[in-house]
Amino acid sequence: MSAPPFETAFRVRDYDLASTLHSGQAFRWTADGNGWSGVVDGRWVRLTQIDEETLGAETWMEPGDWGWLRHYLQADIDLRALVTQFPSDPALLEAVKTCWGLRLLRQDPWECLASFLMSSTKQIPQIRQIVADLARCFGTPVPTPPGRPVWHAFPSAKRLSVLGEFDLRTCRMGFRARYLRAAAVWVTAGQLSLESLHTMDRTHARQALMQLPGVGPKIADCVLLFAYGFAEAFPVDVWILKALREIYFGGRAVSMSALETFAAGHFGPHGGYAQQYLFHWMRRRAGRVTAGVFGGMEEYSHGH
DNA sequence: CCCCAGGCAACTG
DNA sequence: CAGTTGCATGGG
Repeated sequence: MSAPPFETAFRVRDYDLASTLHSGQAFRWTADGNGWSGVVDGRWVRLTQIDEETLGAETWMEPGDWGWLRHYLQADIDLRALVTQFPSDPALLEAVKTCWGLRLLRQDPWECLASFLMSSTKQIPQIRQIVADLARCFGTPVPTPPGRPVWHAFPSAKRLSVLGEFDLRTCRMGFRARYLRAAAVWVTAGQLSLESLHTMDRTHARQALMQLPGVGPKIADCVLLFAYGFAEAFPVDVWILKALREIYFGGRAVSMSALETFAAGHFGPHGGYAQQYLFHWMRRRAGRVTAGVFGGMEEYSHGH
């Protein structure tokens, strides 16, 4: 068996790594030189965008065939084919052009659920801070190259289930501690089987998640989209609410049920991708994030 | 001091 | 039912 460092390269098309890793779907990626460090599948990983057609990856543990990382990155998704299934909609096309290369990741269900339980009335930098504290305090250390900061795996449900709310609150999550503890206990006890959601349809999987205290429609949809790959899931948060109201309802107040009906009918089978583009576009316009490698200058043209 | 944050649950009318 | 309010904590 070979020794670290382990490195590989992924051939990609239309993949903007920076936008993807900072789009508010995953919370642990940290700028590291010309790349980003994080933990995937219990391994420390550093990712770089070598050029528009190549992503670089290095780790310090035996990586096998790298399938775990390819799966996480969803690098085989044909983005150009996917967006041709979007509705012919000026605002959406503008978002797609501006944020071209933005992707959906495929995250671990437990980490995704726990992270989004931390998200209610928190800004993304604060969610990142809570998740980082959780990993540092309760996660298992993972091998990293000498001279680098120590990285920890995200703590398992079993590990968190034995903690009290007081312990969890040391990570500054406030009232969310009760929700996180309940989720950890339920998942550990098998009262909610995260594995079984893979075999359910979206409606039933959503119902199962919403049994958990602290999981409403928005957080459930985030988990369905970011961890289980339900492509139609369309999380409606404050940014998307504002976007849909401005773009499609002339700024008028709209009920949540009306929005859900509209979104399901308008955005089609890849509503989740449409949502991610609208979300990122709104945040970029508000100056919360900056443009990625394609800089919004791509020659993207729509198929209609 | 104010207000708000990738929401949700509990409480009103 | 729909609409409002409290919630921990941090930052502008």
